[in-house]
Amino acid sequence: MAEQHEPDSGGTGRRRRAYHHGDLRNALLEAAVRQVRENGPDAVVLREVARATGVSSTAAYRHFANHQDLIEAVKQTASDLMAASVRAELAAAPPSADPAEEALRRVRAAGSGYVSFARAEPGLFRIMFRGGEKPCEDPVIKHLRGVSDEGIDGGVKKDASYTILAEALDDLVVHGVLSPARRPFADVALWSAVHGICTLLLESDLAALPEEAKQAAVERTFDVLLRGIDDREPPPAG
Amino acid sequence: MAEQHEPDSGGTGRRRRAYHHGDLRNALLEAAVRQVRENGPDAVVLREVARATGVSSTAAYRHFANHQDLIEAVKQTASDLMAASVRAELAAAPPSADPAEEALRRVRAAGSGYVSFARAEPGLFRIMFRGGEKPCEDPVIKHLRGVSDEGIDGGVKKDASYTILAEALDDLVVHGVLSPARRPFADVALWSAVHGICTLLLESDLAALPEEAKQAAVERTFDVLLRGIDDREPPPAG
DNA sequence: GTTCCATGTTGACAGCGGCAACATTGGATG
DNA sequence: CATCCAATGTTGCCGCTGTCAACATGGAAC
Repeated sequence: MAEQHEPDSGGTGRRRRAYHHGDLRNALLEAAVRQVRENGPDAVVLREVARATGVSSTAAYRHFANHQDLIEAVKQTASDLMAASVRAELAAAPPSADPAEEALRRVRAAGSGYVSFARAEPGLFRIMFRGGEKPCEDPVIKHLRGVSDEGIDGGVKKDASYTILAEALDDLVVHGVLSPARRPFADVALWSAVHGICTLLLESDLAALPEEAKQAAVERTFDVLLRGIDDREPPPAG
Repeated sequence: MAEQHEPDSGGTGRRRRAYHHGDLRNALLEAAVRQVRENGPDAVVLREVARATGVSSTAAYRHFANHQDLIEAVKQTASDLMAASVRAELAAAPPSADPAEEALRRVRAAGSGYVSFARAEPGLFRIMFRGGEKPCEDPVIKHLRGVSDEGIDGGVKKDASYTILAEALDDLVVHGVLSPARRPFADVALWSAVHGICTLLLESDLAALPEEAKQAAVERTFDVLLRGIDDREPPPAG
């Protein structure tokens, strides 16, 4: 976003921007994110990032404890972007009038936003799941803490996209779609499949499928999940 | 290309540390696998592996093209072990008399073997899904090639654990559990969830759950899946 | 204006993957 | 048996990396 630097090489340093960059942390982070986008998680190289930012190799250590710390920052950025993707998908379609259908719509939309992010930002998606210091920066997964067979919402009410899934599932219980006895771990089951289809689409030979087939695979997965969640009497197959 | 050692030395084979190791490739591979087990995927360091094997740093280049090639070999080993885990779980319980139930049992057993491996060998499981040269070494996923909305079994008949899943699903169709129209991509949906629950168990805060809760989460996931797959009329509840 | 300290730079170190050249050997060949 | 050779293992070196210690700079507080 900020103006670029002028290479002052060549004797009399003309109006060099500043010895003090002013926003170096963000600049480094942006460069790192760009690297991940273009060349994958392993491309986050401190010296390269500093070079791309036009700064000395060790300048990064004034803003990040070490290499891993930079990566954690990238993970956080990825996490935020993913959460935005989920929210965007949520807002993409108008709510349904039927509250049960609306809850189902939200579950599917959350999953769709998750998959969309993974496919649009494979590098950022991958780096989120490389075990580092912190366990995981998945905006959904990282709020699964406190999950137990008592239910999940007791103790967690973060503003991340996980809340969307949890609330949608709770709504499913309220409106009789999901029986209370089957509510526990329903979120885990759902998100396992949503995350898994992302991995398959990115890492397996499924990546070679044509676009329509991929979408069909995703849709089929969602169908199986929603069907497995739905406790109501199945509609007369017509 | 796993190459076994050749007992060429005949009678008095055992001698001092020969200049020629005799089975260096396997020795290096073993050391690498041990490193992954103990310290994770990033711990596969060529020099360290050579050091642990008691050989010079560059000796490995006589058996592996480069670092990545060693990692691919580790992936292959992991893949084999995972396949063995799936087969073991398959054979753990006696087959059911009812063919439909038997097919369902096999689906669940395959998933259970997969999850068991991931939990028993987290390092090996993780390294299998780090994108490298080859797309993926998952014994199941890597045989998903050729998948289309026409079905999956057309063209793939490998002996890996994927066949187990595919055949079980086909049996479900034969015995009226899964309608033919819903057969396509059913394997993708299933394996997405199975793989996803592994990732969550390993990388997310779910890892902190007590053992029983983890098992409950896995079981719940399987239940949702099998329920979502089953097209039969649901039994009269209660 | 002087001082201070957050910020950025320089130089150095060990460790890494990888290449080239050299050393050693066991087995094939005469 | 002697000889050669190709497979195998070693040494030395390169550029690169993450990281540290010491030094330089300059905006802000006094």
